[in-house]
Amino acid sequence: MRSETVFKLAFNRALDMIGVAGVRSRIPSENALKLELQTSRTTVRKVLGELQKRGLLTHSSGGWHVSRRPRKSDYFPELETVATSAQVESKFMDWILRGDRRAGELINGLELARQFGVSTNAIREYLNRFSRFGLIERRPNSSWIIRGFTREFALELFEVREMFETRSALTFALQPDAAHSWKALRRLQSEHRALLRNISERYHDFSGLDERFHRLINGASGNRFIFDFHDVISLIFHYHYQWNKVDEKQRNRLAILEHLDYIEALLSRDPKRIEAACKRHLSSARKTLLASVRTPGKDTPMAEHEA
Amino acid sequence: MRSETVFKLAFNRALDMIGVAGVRSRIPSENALKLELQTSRTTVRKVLGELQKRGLLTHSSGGWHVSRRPRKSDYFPELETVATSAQVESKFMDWILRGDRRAGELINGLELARQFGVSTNAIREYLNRFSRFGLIERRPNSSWIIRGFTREFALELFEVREMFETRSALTFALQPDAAHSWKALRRLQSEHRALLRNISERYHDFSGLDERFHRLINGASGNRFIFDFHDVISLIFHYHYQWNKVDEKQRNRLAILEHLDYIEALLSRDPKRIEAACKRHLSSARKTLLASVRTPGKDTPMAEHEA
DNA sequence: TGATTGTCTATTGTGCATAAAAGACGAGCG
DNA sequence: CGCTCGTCTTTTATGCACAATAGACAATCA
Repeated sequence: MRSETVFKLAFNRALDMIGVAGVRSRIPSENALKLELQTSRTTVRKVLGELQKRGLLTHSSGGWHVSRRPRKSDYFPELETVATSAQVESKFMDWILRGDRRAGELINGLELARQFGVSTNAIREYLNRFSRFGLIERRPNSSWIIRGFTREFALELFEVREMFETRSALTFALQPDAAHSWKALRRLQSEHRALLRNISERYHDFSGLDERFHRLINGASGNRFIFDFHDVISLIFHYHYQWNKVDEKQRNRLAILEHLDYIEALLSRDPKRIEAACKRHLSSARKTLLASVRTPGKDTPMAEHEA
Repeated sequence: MRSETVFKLAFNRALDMIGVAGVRSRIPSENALKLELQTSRTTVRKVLGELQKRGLLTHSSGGWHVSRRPRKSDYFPELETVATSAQVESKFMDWILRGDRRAGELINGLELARQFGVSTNAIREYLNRFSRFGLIERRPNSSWIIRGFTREFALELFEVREMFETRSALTFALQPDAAHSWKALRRLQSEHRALLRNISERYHDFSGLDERFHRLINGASGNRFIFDFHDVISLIFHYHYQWNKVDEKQRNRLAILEHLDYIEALLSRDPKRIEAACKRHLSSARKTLLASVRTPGKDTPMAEHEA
């Protein structure tokens, strides 16, 4: 049976809202709340009910009103606000990227389910969706097999990344002046500059900026396959850098400089310059990722693809 | 509960084997059979048991022996030899490609389950795996949405296909003389020639050849993402051409000629020639696919990808 | 008439149960 | 010993149940 994660998340968001609005303020309509809390009206009503029960809201003729400030203790723990399926992701990424898994190793779904404290279904579904990331492979009627986060994986990932992003960047430059993305790019440019000024304290913030920057560029391709591939990059970077803190400040500083150069190239709309800046940045990013691949071990060879 | 599809498939294969071997011949060991029938020993034993029960085999001191010829009626119907999950695929492809589905339409999993006569789980799992093909998109806690087999889809598919295959083809040519793939390529070349000679009767055989040819080339990239992407192409072509018979003979003849040209370019190892032949063939393939996209309707716009 | 809410129905997410299939272990044989 | 096979255990595939959530419709109100 499903746990009330959607409800709890919406409830927490409602608490935030109430806190901002302050005591005695009026609560908008259910339909408005539905949009604000990004959920269905059914859940909104459940939230309102619970808020009333806990004395946060009162229902008078004029509608709902805030009757007291939310306390820290009113909030549901964050863990309870994420669906089981989503919890599996971080556990699994930890398991596969940090667990020193070797290429060729088999994945025991039942064992994982026990270890993660979820049902086998959850594991099954996750593995299915995860397979597109190229780190595991399915053997029908049998277990999954690990292909491994190896040097080969990183190289293959970047081979495609470079093809896709170069093309996207060139397409980006062809957009009309009026395109929304130019504004977004300029905004990113100043955010990069701001970050660079405070690099010593804020260097952790780079990863978020990095993600938004590359997503913006890849989005310009207008190609769903290119855009979807960015998820692979994102996921890998998100988890990998979360654990690899070596030289982080230095690395990020360099990356910001490369980004700024890249952004200027884009703004110049000069294809040659763009391609050069893009390639330079990506090859430096590849180097970083490669440096943190634990074992330069051999990948399992792909099955023979012959006619 | 799981149906006995694996067993039934193995059983049918065993019947084939027995038919070829003939009455009174000896049956190999369980381990040998396991490899031959591509299944586990558990299933092999179940098959042997059933064969004995039906009087096809007898167990004497010397091992198993064939005691009578298999009859047509001994075989399990083919439908019962494919797992439910696999049955979903063809039904779903039929539904989405031929059912005149419009971009933006919602997918009702329950309804599909009823229509296909499978459980909702089967649908769920299939949709999950199918999502990587870019024809549908997930809305969490809600239904899936159809992005549509549109003109845009075909164009995006081919944009990536061209990038990937051009690169693979160039890599192919760099392989050492001794590489296995050169032999495979030559074999494909003569198969193409043979098919061309009998094009009037055998033009249906082209699709299989086409698949093997492109898979060989993409395999040379040594890149799992490129190789996996070929599955998308394969699936689309497999189902799409299965239903689009207009001008089939003429189309296939042309494609064979292009392939032969392409193959010669590869054998010449001249990068310029290869790239040209590859591009020529792919753009003609794109034209064919585009011609058969029903409505040149608008795709649902991608969500704004901004920073 | 258009927004708001009460009520009811339909659909999705998730655990569980169970048979099918895979795989492990060891005894026996050549 | 290395192969074969009997037996037992583990794991995967798949349907079902049921609460959570979404969505539809109608009544009510401004």
